[in-house]
Amino acid sequence: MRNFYEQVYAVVRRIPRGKVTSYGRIARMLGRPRAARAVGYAMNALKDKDEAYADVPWQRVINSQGRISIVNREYSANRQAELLRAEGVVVDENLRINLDVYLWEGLHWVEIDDITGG
DNA sequence: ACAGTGACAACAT
DNA sequence: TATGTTGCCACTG
Repeated sequence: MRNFYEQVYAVVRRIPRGKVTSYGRIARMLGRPRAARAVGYAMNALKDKDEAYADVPWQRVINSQGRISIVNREYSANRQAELLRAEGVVVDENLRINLDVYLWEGLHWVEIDDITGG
């Protein structure tokens, strides 16, 4: 459903500054454990959105291995690394992030229900 | 309706 | 570790 993107954005907006999560974890939070690729696609679609989506902290979404996925795009991997460092996240020269330190715990079911509509 | 497209993830080398 | 393969799914034209 088209609404899936909106649900993804709602979750991403809840990721606190200085924390990160993965595409797959967001998919699981929304009850679609195998929709990780679609989450990545939703992030990519942000570049075509208006200023109403400027508050979505896309830089806080990385892959399950704790690495920045994007390369050579409008929202470049380097820009993602800079934004994360600006909020205190240590990103090494290989674009790796220590999930033991920076992984976001995620939302509780009540908050998920609020996003998915019940 | 349908095939193509990824900012994924799990698993196998 | 680092690649390569395979399964996935929402969205698009």
